[in-house]
Amino acid sequence: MAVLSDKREIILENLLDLITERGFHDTPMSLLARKSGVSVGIIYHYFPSKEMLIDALYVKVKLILGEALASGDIQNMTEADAFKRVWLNAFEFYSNHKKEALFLEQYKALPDCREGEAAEFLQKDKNFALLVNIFRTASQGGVLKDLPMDAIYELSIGVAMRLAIKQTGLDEATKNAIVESCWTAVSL
Amino acid sequence: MAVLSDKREIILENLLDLITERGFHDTPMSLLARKSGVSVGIIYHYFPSKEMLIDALYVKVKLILGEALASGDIQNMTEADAFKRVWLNAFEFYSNHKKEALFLEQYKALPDCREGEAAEFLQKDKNFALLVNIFRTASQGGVLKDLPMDAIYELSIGVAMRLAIKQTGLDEATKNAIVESCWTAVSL
DNA sequence: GGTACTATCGAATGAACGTTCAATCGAGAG
DNA sequence: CTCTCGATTGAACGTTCATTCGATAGTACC
Repeated sequence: MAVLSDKREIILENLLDLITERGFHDTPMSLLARKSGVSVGIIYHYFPSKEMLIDALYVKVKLILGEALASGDIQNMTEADAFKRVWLNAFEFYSNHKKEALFLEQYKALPDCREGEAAEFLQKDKNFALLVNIFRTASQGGVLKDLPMDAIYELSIGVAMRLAIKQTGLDEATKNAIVESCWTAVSL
Repeated sequence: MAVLSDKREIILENLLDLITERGFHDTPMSLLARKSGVSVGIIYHYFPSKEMLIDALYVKVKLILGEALASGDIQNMTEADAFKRVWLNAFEFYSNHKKEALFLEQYKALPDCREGEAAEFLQKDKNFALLVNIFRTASQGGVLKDLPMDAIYELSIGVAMRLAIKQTGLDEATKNAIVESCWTAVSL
């Protein structure tokens, strides 16, 4: 019984490898099959199309990302501490999951980005609900500057993500200095 | 004589349209030719391959970007003013050149990103040299926090770019509030 | 008017790809 | 043992695409 979902997982793992190494369009199904040690047919047994296959990977990655971001007891912290905690969670996650980060970037750069449809699954995810909630209450509670949510995001999690992708081995002191800078930027 | 480079330009313009609407891989040479009102052959007359064609567009976009960023008399401003000016230049450029911005994002997301080779042209560009210089002297002059250049970039131009791509119609007050936030984040 | 060179065309080529499907396998039920 | 059904295979199919090339027309120089 484990075998069944095993293959699904193996396929998704190899897809992540291939896509980050070669990109969507240089990752033919035949190669994915070979690398995964399965036949082409079996991929179509588990996923209806290449498009859906990629969407499945997107949802999977987004879910583990949500879990990572919301880790720690952020509900019972001050806004400042929760902010910094989430920032560091993001930085650490992306640092240790460069492939996932690159995949997410590539996916979002897709012109026919099916983010909307795939995102429906994510709306129901409790971690994302939690994060959205925290940011919203902090914003309404007079702790954050009165800026658009996009701006707040780009000045916080966005920066964490992009630095994590680029940087390799940032020492603790520098990392903390950057978190503080981000907090300075968004807080009153 | 103008006709010759005209066609080159027409092809590049249509390429930008198509790529931002449909993506690299959904932009066949045949379609580009039809939309440009030329034959497929002529594209290969002006560009050796699709890859080089896209690189040519990249260089072209990067050059006008550099020009836009460095506009204004930023050499004779205080560091704070120069910073804010460049930030606003970036925001405005990307706001008015969404296609160019999207193309740049897609290009950088390319796994086999030939940024390195294409970038050789850009190293010689005076505008980029100027910008790099300004940031460096500001950093060494004790005006900016002692953070990695990547971090400074992501907290400034990076934020401007991403917000410009997403946002539509940010009022002046909000825009200025965001510049100030960025400056707060990176300055001592 | 001959020669050389550039611009232009678009049908033809050949490779690569996503997807299909008829066939095989193997486990579990009756 | 037989029947069923999901898992699995990979050759075959039809399409799409980047690229090539032989031909034609225009232009400039001698």
